[in-house]
Amino acid sequence: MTNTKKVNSRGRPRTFDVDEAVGKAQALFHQRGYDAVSLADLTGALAINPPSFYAAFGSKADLYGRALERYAKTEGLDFDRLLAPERPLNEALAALFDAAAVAYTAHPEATGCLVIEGARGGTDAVACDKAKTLWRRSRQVVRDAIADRAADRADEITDYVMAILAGLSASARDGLGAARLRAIGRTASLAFMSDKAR
Amino acid sequence: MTNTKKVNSRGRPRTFDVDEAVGKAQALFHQRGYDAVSLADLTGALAINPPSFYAAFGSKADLYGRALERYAKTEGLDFDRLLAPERPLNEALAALFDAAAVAYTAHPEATGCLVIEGARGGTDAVACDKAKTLWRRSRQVVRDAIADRAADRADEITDYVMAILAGLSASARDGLGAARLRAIGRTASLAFMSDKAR
DNA sequence: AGGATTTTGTAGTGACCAATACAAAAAAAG
DNA sequence: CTTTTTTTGTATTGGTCACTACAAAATCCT
Repeated sequence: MTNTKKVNSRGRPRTFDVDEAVGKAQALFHQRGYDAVSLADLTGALAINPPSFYAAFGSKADLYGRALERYAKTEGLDFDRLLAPERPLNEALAALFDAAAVAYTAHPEATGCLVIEGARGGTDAVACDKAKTLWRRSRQVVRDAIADRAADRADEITDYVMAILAGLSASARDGLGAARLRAIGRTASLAFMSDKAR
Repeated sequence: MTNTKKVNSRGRPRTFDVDEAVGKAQALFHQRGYDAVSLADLTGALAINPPSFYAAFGSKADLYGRALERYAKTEGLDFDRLLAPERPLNEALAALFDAAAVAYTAHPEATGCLVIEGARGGTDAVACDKAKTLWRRSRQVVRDAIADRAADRADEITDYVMAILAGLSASARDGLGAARLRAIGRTASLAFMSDKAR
């Protein structure tokens, strides 16, 4: 109903841009992982003090959640496009693996998938759950797209596809470049080429 | 030359078995990951006090290194057997993936590969390096075995194999059981079945 | 101008972290 | 029995963690 963007708000104005700050936090979390980014790192990067941080974001885990959502929107794989219904399954999955290979190496010092790596958990259980939720949501989208073309083996193929994506993300973190990652993706999609994977 | 096992040593005797303690630490690290296991967790599980811990193991990271080596010896994949030279490549890789699927789900609450998950790093860089070293060593063993049968594409195939192993470990951590992991492994080995992966 | 509201900077909070100082205790060696 | 050596338990150490109490500052509304 009312304007969601804060305009003409009372009180002392913010000295930093919140959305921009979420972007910086996203980059930091992607580079080092949730645990390795301290609050001092964040407030330092944003050039603000802890009270401003907590007034704006609530907690470190909450900011992580916003960074995850921003990542999914801006850098995450576009499953709907890659797995569009008119595409044959083998072609769609090959395109998905190739897009992942490119996306996971797009930033040289922030490789891999923020969601996949975040879902693997560390010290903070609630932060890990936020990533796991997004990962499960991605899985569901993939499964739905596969079910249209191979309803009987949808779960089995989905398991395989998500494992390949996780393997690509891990390999990207290992230092493999886009070319080698794309080769992995091509090999992985061979399973669906000739014989329909029995 | 001299006896490596401490026998008839002077001084007050230890009240705990060091090798056994490494095993308990290995289990803890495997369940929760390096960062999530505190020194208090370790000393609590071993029923010893911090000074005994440091006298025996040097540091948390050093104990982690010993736990990694123990894991590689006792629970790690037997690459030499699985990739034995007389086996055809496709059969060897299928066996490797299947063995990984079983190994990574062998302990219900310590899933995945300790080395792979540890190499993905967290807060402690030196601990991460210890895991990365073992992971690279495994990669070299795999590459050598592949090079015997497909010298030209050894690097490419090795990239793929290590990515599959990482994907299997991640999927195991995701909660997938042995059966679903084995299905992933079977699909992954299809790439080498009919057409020699062009 | 004056009151209401919100963010700011300063300066901490207790909790937990890995790692130790120190002296008593327990064994072998002389 | 005394000395030497090693491990033990008690009690901390300094450092870092995520998070806040508090009051001054900066804006809008009346």
